[in-house]
Amino acid sequence: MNPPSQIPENLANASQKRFPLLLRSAWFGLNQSFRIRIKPLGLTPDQFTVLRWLHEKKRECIRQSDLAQLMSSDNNTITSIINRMETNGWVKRSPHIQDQRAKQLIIEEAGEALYFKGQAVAQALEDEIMNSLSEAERLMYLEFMHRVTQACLDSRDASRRA
Amino acid sequence: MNPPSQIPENLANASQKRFPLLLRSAWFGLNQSFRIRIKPLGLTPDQFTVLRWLHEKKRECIRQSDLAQLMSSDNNTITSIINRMETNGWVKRSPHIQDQRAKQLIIEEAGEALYFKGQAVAQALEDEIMNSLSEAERLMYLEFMHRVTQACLDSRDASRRA
DNA sequence: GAAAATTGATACGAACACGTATTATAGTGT
DNA sequence: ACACTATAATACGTGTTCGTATCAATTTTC
Repeated sequence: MNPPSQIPENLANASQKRFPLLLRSAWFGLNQSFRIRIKPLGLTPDQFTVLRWLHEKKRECIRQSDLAQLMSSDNNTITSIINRMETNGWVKRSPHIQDQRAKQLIIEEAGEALYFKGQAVAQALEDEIMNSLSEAERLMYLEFMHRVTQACLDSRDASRRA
Repeated sequence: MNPPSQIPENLANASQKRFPLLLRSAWFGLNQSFRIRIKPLGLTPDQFTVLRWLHEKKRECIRQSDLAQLMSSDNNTITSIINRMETNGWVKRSPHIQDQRAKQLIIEEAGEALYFKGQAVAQALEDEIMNSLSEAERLMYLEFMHRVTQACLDSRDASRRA
């Protein structure tokens, strides 16, 4: 007769090595950890991700739909995130030159300053997690993870078309 | 001069092998694919996950907080998911015997029937994704993923305590 | 055994995910 | 020029995530 309450075996049971469960827990764990750590900056994980892309693609013309693609998200979600971030003065919308339907996204000075602070936290967290693998293991893991990720995105695209 | 609009290189650029980006895309891709496929059942991915755990732990006494632990979630989220699922007649709350604060969760007949239908879809999707790795690679990948996932959860717990 | 600290669940609000519908603009073919 | 189709962004509604506050019940501490 098992004690009804104690479930410390979060991952230490039969369903331990099932990919969907591992993926879910890894993502929630990472996201929650990051959320807690950047909270003092007034940023959410998704807002940080927006800043990251707008910083890295600063030389290119990024429309909202481009950002949706980069973030594996969609136009609806981007619209509402950008609304809040524009209110905060971190990014701005500007008319697209060739396409009058589109809006080009530009990171503001305040946004960029925030990004650098968040990036330090993000890098430390990434290093901390990747430390659970040796150098050789890490290389293999990232290669496998890359293929699996591509399979997940391909599956999504196929499901959409079906 | 790059064309401003075309970004088909979703993962085919410099940030291709960064763990947080891969993890985010993998999770979103898998979740979106699964969402589309089980939509005809009237289920969301999270609701399916609830059904899965309540089915697998049917012999044990599962409280809402136990479910929150199993799903790497929290009590607030579980409360609102269970509210909807109880309305639908898929699960029910019943008083806990030893602890009068707690509520035991029980999967209903209708919920179990739904679970079996969803499980077939989930298994097919999992197999499809895992096919991107050979047998040997899959074993290594799952082992690495398991360690990385534990690191993510440990990091979250440490961040909470700090 | 009583005060203090903890835990299980809930209410409420903000942020995010996503589906459907709508509007405006682009591109296509004729 | 014309209709047809596709795309970019938005509005709106539902479901999920998570923080803070609250209440009741339990456990710990003295």
